[in-house]
Amino acid sequence: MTQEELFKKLIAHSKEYGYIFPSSEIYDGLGAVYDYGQMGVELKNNIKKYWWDSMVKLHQNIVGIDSAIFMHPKIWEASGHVSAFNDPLIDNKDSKKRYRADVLMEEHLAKLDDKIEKEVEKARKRFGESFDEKIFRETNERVAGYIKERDAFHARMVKALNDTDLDEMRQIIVDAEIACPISGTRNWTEVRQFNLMFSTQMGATSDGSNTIYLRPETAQGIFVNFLNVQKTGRMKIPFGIAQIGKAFRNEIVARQFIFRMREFEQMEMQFFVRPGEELTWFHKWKQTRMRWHQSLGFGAENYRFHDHDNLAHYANAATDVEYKFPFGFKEVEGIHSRTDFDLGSHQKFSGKKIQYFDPETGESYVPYVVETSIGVDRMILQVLSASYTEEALENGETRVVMRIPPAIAPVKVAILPLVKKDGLPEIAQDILGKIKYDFVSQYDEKDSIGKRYRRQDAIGTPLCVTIDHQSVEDKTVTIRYRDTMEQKRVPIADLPRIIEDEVSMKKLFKIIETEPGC
RNA sequence: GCGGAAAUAGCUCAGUCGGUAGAGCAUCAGCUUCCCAAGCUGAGGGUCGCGGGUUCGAAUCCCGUUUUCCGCUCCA
Repeated sequence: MTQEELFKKLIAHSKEYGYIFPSSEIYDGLGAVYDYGQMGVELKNNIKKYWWDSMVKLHQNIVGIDSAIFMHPKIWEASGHVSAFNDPLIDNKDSKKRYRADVLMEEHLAKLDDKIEKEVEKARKRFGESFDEKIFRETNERVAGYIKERDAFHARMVKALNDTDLDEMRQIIVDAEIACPISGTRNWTEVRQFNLMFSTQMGATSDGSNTIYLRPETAQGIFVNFLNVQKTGRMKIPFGIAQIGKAFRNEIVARQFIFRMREFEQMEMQFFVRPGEELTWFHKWKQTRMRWHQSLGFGAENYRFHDHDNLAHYANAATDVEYKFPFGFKEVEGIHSRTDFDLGSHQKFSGKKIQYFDPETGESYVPYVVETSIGVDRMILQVLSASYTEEALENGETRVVMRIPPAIAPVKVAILPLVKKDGLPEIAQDILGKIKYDFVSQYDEKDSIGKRYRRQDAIGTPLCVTIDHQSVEDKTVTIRYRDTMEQKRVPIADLPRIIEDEVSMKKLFKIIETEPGC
């Protein structure tokens, strides 16, 4: 089975067993928006709980918040989203390719730099052999000309970008004779702006209302509450604030199932540290977060770091945790050293002093931030694609099993009377009545026992409890394990403990904490 | 956004030359009583993605459109 086939099967399976449905499906769906079904929501809640507990429960110095999706519009100016998420785009009419106008100009700038570099290198070589006054002067002039051309271009480009002057950007591209790398032509459309933030109106009257944005990331809700949490929680640096919540981006290209959605959910933790110590913490969090992913048991070979070479305007170090999805290694989580950009920027824009008095050093400073930011939906896709397996059985049949780690599986246990008579359903209902408070459970008495096992395999239930005739006599049942299909006979009284052992998150927490880190 | 492919029952798919919408699985009810999807009887479920055109007649031919998947860029 190719990876592409696997991915298609996974999407079909997700829908068939109630994990993920296309949004508004009876109205032809809504682009890149998905709903979680009865299984999906359980999985999602479990993943969120696993993350939250790993952060907030396991760390005395991390607390959580839940900030609003609507925020003051100025926040998005301070964060840089108003300018950074307004990509100026231009299309080549011949190749029909779309480019970012700023990227085209920057590439041209790099070419001009290259030209200077090469000329200087050439001159260096030549004068190493013999020196000629006249050639030296000519070369000097030529290089000076190149530099002037480069600087003029640079100044014009920066001004156009700062002013978001779209016509000027196009003119710069035309004047510099920048050609499309594909078609080689200079047949460009107008430069257009695509705002990646969704906007809406706040205020009931049309004239008195203000445009506000749906947050494109949850991080800013943490930054603007830094002082609130630090003061009311008596937090001492280093400390972190965690948050899980929805974010919205009006993506031009949104695809690959739930990998890139317009409405998505993030789990973010902003860790505030002393300036100068941020890279140490960056590396610690890098390791801790990787262990969190690997604790799920999907195989270390399916993960890697992708360190960023081109850093965002706010970062001095950045890496991605990438997982090997059926469509290749792709980012699941970002770990960024954001410096004091965010708090510093909010200090500037709000006019409020956002500083921390460090009792150890006796200094006041704007804390530095190390961020861990993970996409909930991408985690779900990671879990689903890692868990989906088709297994050939001895009798030649194929078994579809979702090998979801028991701690995050949607349904923990299925209670199955072998037959629906002779008092077996009554015993089963009795067991269900006892364990339902602690575990998400299902009861099923329809069809043959083998069929019911396969149904549970397909949704990923780690344990099946089967009540048979012996149960009536000695109060024992068989417990059947999803992954091995093995069965054990156990006393009914032991069930809560056995299930708890199997599905508890404690085992995973211990893996995260086996090595030093955060 | 551009190019390629696809869309028929919950799922997988068939549907010939344009002539009354089909199968298997699944679901539901009943019978059967069995430890890995295999028994019996019956039932429900489809505006053939949507709109338009050609035609006496369209799931089928033509045009448009929507959605999804695959390639090209960015991001959680």
